[in-house]
Amino acid sequence: MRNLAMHVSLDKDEADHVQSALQYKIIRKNSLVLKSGDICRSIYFVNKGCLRIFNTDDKGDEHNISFFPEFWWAADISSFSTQTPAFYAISALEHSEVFQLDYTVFEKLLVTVPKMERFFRILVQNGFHLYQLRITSNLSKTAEERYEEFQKQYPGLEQRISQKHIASYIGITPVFLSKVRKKLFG
Amino acid sequence: MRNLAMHVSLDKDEADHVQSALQYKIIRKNSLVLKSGDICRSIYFVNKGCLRIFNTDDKGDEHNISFFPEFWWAADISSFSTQTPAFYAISALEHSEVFQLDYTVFEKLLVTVPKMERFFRILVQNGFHLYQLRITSNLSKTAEERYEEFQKQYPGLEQRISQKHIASYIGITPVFLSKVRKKLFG
DNA sequence: CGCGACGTTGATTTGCCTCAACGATTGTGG
DNA sequence: CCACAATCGTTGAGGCAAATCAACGTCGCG
Repeated sequence: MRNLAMHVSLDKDEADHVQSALQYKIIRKNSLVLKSGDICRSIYFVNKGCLRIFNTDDKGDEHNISFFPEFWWAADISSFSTQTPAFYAISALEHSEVFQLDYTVFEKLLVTVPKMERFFRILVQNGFHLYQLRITSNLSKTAEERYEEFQKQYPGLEQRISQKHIASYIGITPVFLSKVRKKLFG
Repeated sequence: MRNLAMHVSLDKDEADHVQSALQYKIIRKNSLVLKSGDICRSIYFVNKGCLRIFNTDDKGDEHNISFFPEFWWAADISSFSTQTPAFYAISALEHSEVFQLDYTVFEKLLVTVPKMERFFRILVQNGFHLYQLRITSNLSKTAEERYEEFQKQYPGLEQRISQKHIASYIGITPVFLSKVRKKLFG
C-alpha cells in the first residue's frame, strides 16, 4: 500500500490530473477520519504522521488491524470500493498530513486516467494480502513472533506510537507486551 | 459467496453465455485443486460436495481459512484477480462436483456479459468481508464463541467434515474442540 | 482382518490475562 | 507556566484458557 504512484508510472499530463484530484488535509492527533458505520467516501495518502484502522468489539475494546505511516494509502477498502457502511474506523495516531481522494473524484479519474484502474487493483490486492497475513499469523504464531513481524512490517514505528496500540495490533494486552519486550531485550 | 447468479439477474441470452463458459468437473475427495504458489487460474462453483482453502505454516500445520459447500464460489481471490502466485491452497473435503470458470474465459465473459463485472465485484467484496470477520473474531472471541459462529456460518457442515478441520478453522486443537463440544452438549 | 487416522478423556504444562500497585509521562485547566 | 489529573508502561501475584502428552476405543479402508 506504499507510494502515491504505486507501480503505476504516469506521464506529465496524467500526473497533473491525479495531482489536481487530491486535497491536502491536516488531521489532528486522535481525531476520527472515518467512523464505523459511515461510508468511506475517501482514500488518504499519508504524507506525514500515522493513521490506524481498527474495530471496536462488543466489550468496547479496540483492535488495530493496520497502521498507515508515511507513504501508505489509508482506507476501509471494502467500504470505499462498494460505497457501503464501513465495518472499521480510521483515526490518527499522530498529527498527520494527508492527500485526500474522494470517491466521486476518483470515479472521474478512472475515466481520464485509465491507469488508475491498475492502481486501485493493486490497492485492493495489497489489502487482501495484509488480511491474509494477519489471519495466518494470528492462527499460527506466538505473541513474540507476531511482535517481531510488526517490527519488520513497520520499521521504526514502535518508537512513535504507544505500546498499547502495538499490543492491540498483535492481539495481546499492553501488560503482556511489556513482558515480551523485557524478555527480548533486557 | 453463495449462488451462481449472486445478485446478478441475467436474461436468457446472458445466462446461456455464462452457462457455456462453465466446465463441469468432478473433484475427488482430498485432491488438491490449487497448490500454494501456483496461479489460481479458475474459480469454482461448488454444485455438490465441499472444498476448503487453507495455508500451511512453517511447522507444517494446516490452517483452514474457509469452507465452500454447495452453491459457494471457491477461489484464492487475490491470486485469481491478479493472476499472481497463490498464498493459499484449495482442496476437496468430500467427493465434489463443480463448475469451473477459467480466467481467460472469464475475461471474455466480462465483455459479452458486462453484468459479470458486478458479479465479480461482489465476489471480491464477500471475500474481504469474510477475512474481516475472521480477523476480528480471532482477536476478540473465545474458542466457544468461534465454534458457534462456525455453526451459524455453515449450517449442517459439522456433520459432514471431520472435527480436526473445524478445529483448524476456529484456531484450536482437535483435542480442545472435543472438550468444548462436550461442555456445550453433554 | 489389521492398520492407521480419528475422536475422546485425563493429567500436566504453558501462554496469556486479570488485578493491583507504582513511578513516569503526557495532557489540561486555571 | 505551573499544578493536578489522567493515561501510560512496568512489575509481581495469581488465575484461566488452551496446548501438549499420553492412553484408549472406534471407525473406515486397503
